[in-house]
Amino acid sequence: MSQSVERALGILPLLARGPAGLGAVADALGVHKSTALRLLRTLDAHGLAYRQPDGRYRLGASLFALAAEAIENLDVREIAHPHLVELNRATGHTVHLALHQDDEVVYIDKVDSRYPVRMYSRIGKPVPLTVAAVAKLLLADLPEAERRALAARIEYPRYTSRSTPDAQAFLRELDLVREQGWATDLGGHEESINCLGAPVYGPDGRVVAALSVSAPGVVVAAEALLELRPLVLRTADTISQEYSGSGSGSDPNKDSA
Amino acid sequence: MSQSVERALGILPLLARGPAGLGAVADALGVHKSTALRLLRTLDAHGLAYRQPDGRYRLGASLFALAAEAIENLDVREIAHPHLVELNRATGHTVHLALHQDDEVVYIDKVDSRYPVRMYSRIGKPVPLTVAAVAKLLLADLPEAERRALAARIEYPRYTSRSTPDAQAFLRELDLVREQGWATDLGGHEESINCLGAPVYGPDGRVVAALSVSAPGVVVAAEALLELRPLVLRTADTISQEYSGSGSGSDPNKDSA
DNA sequence: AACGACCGTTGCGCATATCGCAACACACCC
DNA sequence: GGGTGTGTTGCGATATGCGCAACGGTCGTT
Repeated sequence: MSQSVERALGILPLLARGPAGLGAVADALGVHKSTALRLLRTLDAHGLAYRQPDGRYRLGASLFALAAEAIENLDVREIAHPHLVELNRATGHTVHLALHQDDEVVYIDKVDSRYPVRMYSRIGKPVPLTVAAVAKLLLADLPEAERRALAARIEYPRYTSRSTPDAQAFLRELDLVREQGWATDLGGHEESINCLGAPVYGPDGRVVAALSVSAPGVVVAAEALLELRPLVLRTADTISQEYSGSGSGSDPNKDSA
Repeated sequence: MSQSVERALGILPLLARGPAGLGAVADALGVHKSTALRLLRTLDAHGLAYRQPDGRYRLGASLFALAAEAIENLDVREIAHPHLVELNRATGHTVHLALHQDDEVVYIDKVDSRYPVRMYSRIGKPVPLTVAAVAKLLLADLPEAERRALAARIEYPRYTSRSTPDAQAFLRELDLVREQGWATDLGGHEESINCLGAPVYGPDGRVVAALSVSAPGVVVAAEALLELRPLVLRTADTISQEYSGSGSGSDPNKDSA
């Protein structure tokens, strides 16, 4: 819509591919060098472009700073909440959202199976690391070294006969979870409770949160819960999309003949 | 220089702080809503801004993509080289630049000493992990879990009587290096060779490379080499600055009246 | 050493892209 | 149902950004 802004933004992908001189930028944009110069100067003044000592331009520091700050201020809960409510509406079950912080996995949102309640009061409640579906999802994404170190460090309480017994089994489970992109807890924490969870990805492709639906076995058999897998995965993917801020934009490459 | 671009870019820091509606953006910019709308639409079309379902705007996906691609394509060697040459000119000693890749630390650039006595090294050659100054710098920046895992995995050859003897000593050394921001190798690899190194940081604050000056003890005593510390650190910092693409830009906040 | 090619920079007049206005459309809350 | 808060559209006036052409510097070349 705005020509000069359009052109200026068109420069960024160019610079992302590597340093480029004024002439190259002007050519690629199909504008006169003086025009390109003005745009680059403006980008430079805002730190989005950086003029190298050799005169060529690169993407500048504030781009990184902006990206970092934006990620910092992204609020998964806010974005996820409506989708959690919808998932709750569709399934009737309790829906959880959890984060990984400091060797713990904590619930940060919950939609109860009866009525929607934001359980802010229970933010920070630690999740059993070795059995909960959300914990498996979040920990499965850690770099291998950290994963192994964590697995060796934590304890393996036998909540039920189905609880993960030891580090070896836990690591195997995490590998499986990472590969298949979803996780379950079938009576591993409380004998009669089954959970099915899926990961939410951030802009950088890392798992930033995990959601799960939980239901008592007396209400739904494990197999019935597992049939919700497509829905749960779709919900998680939708949140990932929105969290990463994708979609929307129309085609940015609109060269005029 | 370019008004509309200027304004459009001014929106980005706003959005980085959190989602904002059209009115808020227009107010902050001091422009009419219709103007803000046009700018936001343009940003959105390029994926730099993202329109949330609730109508508010956030920074969009391509910002993250751009930042990632730019980091990917940054070539430390290209940027560092002139500074390495300058450091060599100023000191007369051999200067190395090294990266960390796949459990190895390798030299990727080298400027030879002007003195007749030269140490043997080669670009692409793996560096002895446990003793080299550059290796200590690069490994000291790893997350603790990976660092411990690596320390436990590698071997500790006794090149000389001053070589790092075992994992425990190595980890202690890495902690020291990380804290002080520079590293040495005083005869740990070859009895008569001393090195002094400093880290190069990327836009995200992580160590992306390390440089060092090396000199045989017969040419310079260890104490004399250490006196180069300010110069070496300054060189590394300069490279970090340039690599991160900072500086340059004039004040981006130029509100009219 | 002088030339030529290349790259970035400047000032300027013209045209057009961009601005702000004012009116519209919609939703939500009293 | 009126009020207030959004975001949206069309339009005319003018500031704004455009391309030109000429300049200045730095190479590398014959």
